[in-house]
Amino acid sequence: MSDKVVRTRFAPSPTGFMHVGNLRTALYEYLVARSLGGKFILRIEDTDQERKVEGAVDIIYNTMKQAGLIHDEGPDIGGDFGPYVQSERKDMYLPYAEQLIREGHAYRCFCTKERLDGLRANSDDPGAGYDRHCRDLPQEETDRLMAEGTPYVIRQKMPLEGSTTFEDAVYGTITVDNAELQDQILIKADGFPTYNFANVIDDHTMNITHVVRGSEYLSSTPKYNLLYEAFGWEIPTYIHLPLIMGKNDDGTISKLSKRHGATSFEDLVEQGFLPEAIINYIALLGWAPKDNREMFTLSELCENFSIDGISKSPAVFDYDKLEWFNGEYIKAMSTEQFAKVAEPYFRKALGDKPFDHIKIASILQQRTTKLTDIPEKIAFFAKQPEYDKELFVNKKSKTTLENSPALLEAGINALEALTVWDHDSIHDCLIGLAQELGVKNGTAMWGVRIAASGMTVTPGGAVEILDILGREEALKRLHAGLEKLKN
RNA sequence: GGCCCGGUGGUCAAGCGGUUAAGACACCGCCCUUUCACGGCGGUAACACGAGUUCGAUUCUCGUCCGGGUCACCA
Repeated sequence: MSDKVVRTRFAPSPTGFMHVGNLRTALYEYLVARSLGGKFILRIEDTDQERKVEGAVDIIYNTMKQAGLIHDEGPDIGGDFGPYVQSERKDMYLPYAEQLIREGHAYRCFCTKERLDGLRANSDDPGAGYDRHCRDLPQEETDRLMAEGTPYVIRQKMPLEGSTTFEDAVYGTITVDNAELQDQILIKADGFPTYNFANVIDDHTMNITHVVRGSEYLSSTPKYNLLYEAFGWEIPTYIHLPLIMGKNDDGTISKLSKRHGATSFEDLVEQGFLPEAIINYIALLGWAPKDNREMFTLSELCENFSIDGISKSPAVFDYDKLEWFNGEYIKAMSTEQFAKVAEPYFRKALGDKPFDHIKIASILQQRTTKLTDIPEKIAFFAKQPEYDKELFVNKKSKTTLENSPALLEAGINALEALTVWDHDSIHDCLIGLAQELGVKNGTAMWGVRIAASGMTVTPGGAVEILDILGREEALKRLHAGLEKLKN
């Protein structure tokens, strides 16, 4: 096995969105392949015809692309092991199932869905399953039913006794009693293979060496292995991943799902998170490097990833930490880059108003953790909100309703005398004013910033805001503020 | 319910027989500062429980408890 090229695959079903759990699985599959110099394959598992969703495959492509998880083979780019869409491979599964029947590892089952439902309904055992009714049908009976055209499925014939053991790269040795194993369906009545069966056939025929998937498959892995053994195929290396959990409102924890908020990649991006930050964060949900490092680009992850760093216990998805990562990525950008990704949000708040986006970006960048927070922070540039004159009162800056009018008026006079309206001259002007008046910078600036913005908390200080607003609008607002104070 | 897996601060997570049990997020405080942030410094906070093995257990074994997963003609 060591001489074989490592091949992993991401095998999503087209459901219409990319759950972060799936994305994390895809990421680890990618990392296992890349860190071992192998290939990463994309395969679409659309065997459930009833659940087909239009356009869902495109969402998968887009997400993978945005996340930077580039596959080496797949439906869109081909490869030596195609087709890469299961519905297009439909015809190859049945012969394998029939081979299993011939060799005594599978059988045809003619039971109706109703009969099966009744079986479950009439049992008080939640774990009750199929009663193996057709497992030992006489050949003549089978022949007769087939001749009559009775619909049937093909089931795997599980050993009734003994146990099956396998090795998992993260969970170690796992043993399950064969008696626990159901005679699972391999081929459905519609002729399509079940997920479990198609998986084994595809993984083998595509030479997949490492099967990476969520730990919810841990207890069904013996079924897979029994199939591999029946065919005489080499069993792949299993790498089961700990689940990603979500915190419920009542404080309990359960598998991450819609009720926990944004749980798909698209949702997260829409909420203002950067793909790079999402990837960095989820890489650390269930894996840790040898050192303390937390910041990783995708290629750095490839260099540092190792299977033995994968943990066994479930991890709770923490939006706070994701937000921190997002802020770090935003801060690491150049101002121009930030202005670019923030542009849609700038437009949302400012419309076509001719503000200098680069200047706005520069005061916003250090205090932005989520892109979606931007509009509300800068909306005041386009339209000043109504505000109460109480905002002029600030203890720390030593401003009161009594001293503010004079302070603001002095500021207006000084500013109006300015011949050049830019950051430095405004700055020097106001600092000079504070010195002249013998007050702290904060005392001189507070009222100016309030009047210019109408808010106590703003991105940037009085100087930056005045500069961005422009002379005319800025002075207009300051005068209006002064009027407000006098009334 | 049967079976499988897991259990270090609120969260992520180092540790892999002997440590003052790292670090990050969050939270709190201080500093910086024209607001808020950013940044800097500091702080609160953890080995689920009980046996056993051992000179010595967070680390190994067993039991208990708790949590999760799984038992489909879904993937």
